[in-house]
Amino acid sequence: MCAGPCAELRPVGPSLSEQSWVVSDYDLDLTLGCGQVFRWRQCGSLWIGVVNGRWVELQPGPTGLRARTVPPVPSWDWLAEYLQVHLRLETVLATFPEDVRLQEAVARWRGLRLLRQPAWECLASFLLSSSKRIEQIQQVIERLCRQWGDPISVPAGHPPAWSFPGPERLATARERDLRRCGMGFRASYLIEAARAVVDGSLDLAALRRQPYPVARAALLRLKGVGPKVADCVCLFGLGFFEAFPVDTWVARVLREQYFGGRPIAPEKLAEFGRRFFGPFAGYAQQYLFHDRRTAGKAPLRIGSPALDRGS
DNA sequence: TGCCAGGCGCACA
DNA sequence: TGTGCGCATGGC
Repeated sequence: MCAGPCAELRPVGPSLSEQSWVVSDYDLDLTLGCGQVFRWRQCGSLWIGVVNGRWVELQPGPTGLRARTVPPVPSWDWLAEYLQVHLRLETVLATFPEDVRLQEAVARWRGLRLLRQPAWECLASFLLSSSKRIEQIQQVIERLCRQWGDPISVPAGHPPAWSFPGPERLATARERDLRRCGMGFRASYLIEAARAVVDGSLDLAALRRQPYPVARAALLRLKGVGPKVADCVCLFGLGFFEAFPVDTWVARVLREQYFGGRPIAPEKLAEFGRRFFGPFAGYAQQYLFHDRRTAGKAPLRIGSPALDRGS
């Protein structure tokens, strides 16, 4: 939520470019607030963030989504891709197994979508995420962008905003300077990853065209990238829907619900997740993650299509 | 003050 | 191959 009075931040309409998409089963609040992405701020019914170095305002509507940004905007493909507006959620849900635990989570949080984040931003963000709370990750990334990103155009009356710093910028940064953002021991990981991208030993764009195990293995070669971070990048940044990140919350729910509380190793849980939940296991993971993390905060939506399918 | 967080690397058994 | 600990930081 934004800190200031939202009414004062409303942009001057005619100066902004606007685009709408008709899309169903899309809950913007859930999608931007579920912990898969760290740079969006809610301001009433609006969400304000930065995508591909552009200031963006999003608003949910009765038939879909509306977006506004600072012109010129030759094409909106970049934002459509980011928001994944072309994906029918029903197609995803139809692949899920008849599993009570998952169907309950879907019923509670239907409309939660996965974004397709810029790969470098996704990798850098999740490198900084280890052993931190989501709120702390947001703070660190905000400081990182303020200090190392470039100022971008924002509408009149809005606070300044910065792009996410590219690998070229961070590859030459000093560790002690990065640590001032509050990232601690993760600073060296970030610098090494940036250097790998810059020197070409890690080609993130090429990884999109590789099979999931190949892309995952390439990410695992980076210092500071373990199975969980690699799967987050595969899922949120590279578009591998079969990736199944196992963090503390997902491990907890899997052990509780599927293994009788036994201490199964995270890698075994990831294998189970990919096999049991199918080609969109990553989507299932995000529903289980959000459901477990917000346990007890939302009632089941009685009559939800997910439950009506019978499970 | 202690615990824990969208983990990971490393030493050791 | 599995286990335990240290690593920075900040909120509760």
